[in-house]
This record gives sequence, structure tokens and C-alpha cells, in this order.
Amino acid sequence: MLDAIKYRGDNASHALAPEAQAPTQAQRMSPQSLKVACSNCNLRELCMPLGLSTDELNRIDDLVALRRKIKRGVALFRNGDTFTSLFAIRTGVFKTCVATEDGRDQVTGFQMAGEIIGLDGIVNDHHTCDAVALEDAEVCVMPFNRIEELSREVNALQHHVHKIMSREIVREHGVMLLLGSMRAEERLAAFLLNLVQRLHARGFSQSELTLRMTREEIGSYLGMKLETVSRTFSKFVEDGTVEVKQRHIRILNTDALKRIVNPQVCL
Amino acid sequence: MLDAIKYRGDNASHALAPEAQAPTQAQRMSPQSLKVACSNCNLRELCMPLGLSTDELNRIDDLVALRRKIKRGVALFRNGDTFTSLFAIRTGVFKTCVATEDGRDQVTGFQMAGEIIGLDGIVNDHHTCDAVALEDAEVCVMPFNRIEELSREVNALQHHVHKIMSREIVREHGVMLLLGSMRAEERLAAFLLNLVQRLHARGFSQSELTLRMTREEIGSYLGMKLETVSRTFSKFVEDGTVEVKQRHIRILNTDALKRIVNPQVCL
DNA sequence: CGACACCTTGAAGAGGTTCAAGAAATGTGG
DNA sequence: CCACATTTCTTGAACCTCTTCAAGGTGTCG
Repeated sequence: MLDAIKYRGDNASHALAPEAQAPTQAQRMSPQSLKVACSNCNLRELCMPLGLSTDELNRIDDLVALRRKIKRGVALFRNGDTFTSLFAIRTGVFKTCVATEDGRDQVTGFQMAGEIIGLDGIVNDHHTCDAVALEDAEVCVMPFNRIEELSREVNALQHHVHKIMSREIVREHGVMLLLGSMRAEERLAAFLLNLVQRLHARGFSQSELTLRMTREEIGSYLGMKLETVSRTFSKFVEDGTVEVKQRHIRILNTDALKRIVNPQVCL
Repeated sequence: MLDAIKYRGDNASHALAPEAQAPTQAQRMSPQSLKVACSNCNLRELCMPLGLSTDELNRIDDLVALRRKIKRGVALFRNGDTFTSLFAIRTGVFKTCVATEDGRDQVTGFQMAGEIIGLDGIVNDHHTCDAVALEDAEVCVMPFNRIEELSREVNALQHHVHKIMSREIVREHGVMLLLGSMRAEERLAAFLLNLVQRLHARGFSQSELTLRMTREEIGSYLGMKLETVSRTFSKFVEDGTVEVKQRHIRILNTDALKRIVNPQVCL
């Protein structure tokens, strides 16, 4: 499903241990290169189209108006906020969530480096969900009118924007499938496999990960109560499928997880 | 949520009783106007941007390569099919559904006149879901490369495409909320309210509708078994909230349904 | 008119929730 | 740096909603 992204970060530990992160490339460079520049960004392959000419690349650098740092727990945008920009995540993990009028809410996704958030705001010029940083984070702010302008001129960018939105639609189909037809164990197994796969695509381990979200947030995303999440983790531990130390997870048996998600095919 | 569309069809009964439908405008017109033309289409306000110049309108007419009739039960496209075009529904209702490898499937939506399907195919040039007609239907086929071409030149079209995709993302957020945090009664009530609202936006009754899908399909969409759908309908009937005669539904107490969906706010 | 798909209803059972209590980790202020 | 408050996580027990299995009814179409 997810494109096979070959990404080698210069500091592959940053998302697992961001607090211990070395200075980023931009921070280390000379003043003039402090200018925001997609063409230099080590996440380029994740959020920008491939195969651009140098001219096109230079123009795309103008897409990012500024970078913004978001402290853990703070919202990048909230339901009702005026929509102006899309955001490309540079570091950190976000959750997005929607709410009913009577206060229940639902996490609709967890987003990490290279992913784009804010697409929900385009329809009505207002955001319809909250995006909250689950750890200190940094995003590139891309004013949407600039995106539209530039994508009229750079075909690859235009198509890239369409693909990003389509990918989000397809991702949500997957979540609907999960919420509509899977049982607790299957949901959590699918969740873990998805997370670890995305982290792996970013240069991290295939078997170890640190959750950036609470059991309650996982539960909200997966449509189950936090107690059920906890119990299901415990069951996986009993079965010897994973090791759980609070938020640190080590997957001991990937195949077992896959079998849980897809009983028929894998058995 | 949904735009307040003021649409007056010339034959307001067609979606409720399509088999008794009078000839469409195009069918009645002289040969030269048989050419597919958005500028003439009585659904234009639903699927095209507003406020175009006549020049722009004429160019948009070229978007639709052809119209295609789909018999009830037949797929417009299937998971795995090569993606080439988006489809604007002229008449009829479709369901879209995704499937796991081991055969379980999940209805991801029901689409009706003026709505656009096929967006899932953009990311990987292949469709990832099936779109099946629930009754005899007709769609406008819009090759996606033409859409991209033209939307580089017509800003309103470009923005319209973005809005359509964003709207779909927001809609799916709503479904996730439903699947993740509502109970059976709430889901079915929300489903009925949504359906009747969309039908009303198309010129139909606010209180009566004919379901085009089976209990099983409703159940799949809402993440519940067909028996539970049936039982929940029966409960609504007992409570005097709706009248159910097979697939014909009459809503007797809209407020009661709203209260079921939003207990706190409405009580 | 008979076959088939679809819908309804009942009874038993499973899976997940709710409520409750305690343990572990994390953050804060002195 | 430690004590305390707070948040987060785990586990148990009772309960409830929805599912499963089963049977019969209704409607539709060739």
C-alpha cells in the first residue's frame, strides 16, 4: 500500500529518541542555507515528487513559507480554525481527531515525518479536526494558494498533490475496514504492523518501536476502550508475540501478528 | 457539512422510482445536443464549480469523454483495475467496498447523483475498491489526465477537484467517528439522517426514502450484522420513530433520530 | 408457481465495556 | 534531588451489547 520509500536519515534515531537528537542539517549549516529549502531537505523523498528538474526544484522551495515548532500537547490547528496551509511534518508525531457535538471524540490518524496534514480544511476553508503534537515537533507550513499556483505550472507537483489526497482516502478506507470488520486483537495487530512498517520506511527498526500515544489514544483510533487495548497487549505478551514495557514495544513474531490480521491467508 | 445545494430536478422522482422515470433532458433533445455537455446538465451544480465564464464552461464540456450505463449489480470498476478516469454519477446509486485478502469486505460508502467516484485510484494508478451499481445507473466518464490538464488552466476547476477530494476525506472522518464511537442505534439513526439529507438536497422528501441496498450492505457500512440492522429498524418502529416496509422508510420523528445520535446536545 | 434472495425474530453465547482498585511511571515544586 | 501529585497503565469481576445460529416469513423474478 505505502510506497516503498528508500530513506536513509542522517540521524536514524530522531523519531525514536527525539530529545537526544543531534542538530538538524539546517541548524548546522551556514546562515544563508538556513532558508527553508525542500531541495535540501532529507525528507524530500517522502513529501515531494521525484524526478523534478533543478529549475522546478528551486521553485518548489518557495512552497514552504516557514517552519513552525510545536510543543508536545499543543494543537497545530483545531476544528473551526480557518484553513490556509497544509503542513509537512519534519519531526515528531501528531494525532488528528474529530469530535461529536456531545463531546465524544475519535482519533482519525497518527502522522509522522514526511506526511502531510491539513487536507480536511480545503472543502470549507475551515479545519474540521484537531491536529495535536504527541511530542515536540516541527512542520513546514505550505500556504495552499501557493500550492495551487505552483501546481498549475509544475505538472509533477499537481499530480503529487492529487496522489497525497488519494492516498489519504485509501488509508481511511483501510481504517474503515479495520473498524467495521475486525476484532480487538486483529485491530491492535494491524495497528502495530502499520506503525512499524511506516517507521521502517523511515529508516528505523522493523521490530522495535516507541509508542508516542497513550492507550486511550490507541483505543480511540481503533474503536476500543483503553482497558481492552491494555488487555490485548497483555495477551500478545502471554503469547510471546511482542514484548511490552510501557510504551516501548518489541515485536518478537511478526508472522504471528500477520496471522492474527489475516487468519485465512496466513494459516 | 454538506453544501446546501439548491437543486430542482425536472423529474424529482427519478431516484426514488427510477424505473418510472421520464426521458432525461438529453434524451429528449435534438441530435446535436445529444453531445455530452456539462453546461447543459441539470446536475451541474452538484458536480461542477459555480461561477464559470461561458468560455470556461465550454471547455469543461470536453471533460466528459462519454457517458456509460451500468446495470444493477454490475461493477463500474473493481479493485485492481487500472485507473484512468473519475466518474460523475448521473443517475442511480452505487456502493463502494474494500476487501481483506481473506475475503471479508467492508462497504465504504453509498454514492448518488452528482457525486464523484474513483478517487481511490489516483495514488497507484489502480483502483483499490469496487464500485457496484445498486440500481441501473448512468455515469459521466472523465479521463483524469484531461481533468489535470484542464485544471491547470481553469483555476475554479482546480480548486473544485481539491474540494471534492477534501470532502471525501472529511466524510470518511465522519464514518470513522461513527464506526469507532457509536452504538448500533446511533449508527443506524445517523445513517438514515445522512441519507435523507442528501436526498433532500437533490429535491426529494425529507421524511421518505427508498433504500437501494440490502440490510447486509447497510450492516457492512455501519459495522454491524444484518440481524442487528433489522432488529434496530424494528426497535425504531416500536418507538414510533420510523415506519418500515421492506426498503421503504418513512421517518416519523426526525428529532428522535437526532437525539439518538447526539444524546447530550438534544436532550 | 416455484426458486431464490432478502428480511425478521428468538435464544444462547462471546467479546468488549464498565466500574473499581491498585501499581507504575512521569512531572512539579520546594 | 526528593516527596508528592498526577497521569497512565494493568488487572479483576459483573454486566451488557451485539453476534451467532437457527427457523420461518415475505417478496420477487424467471
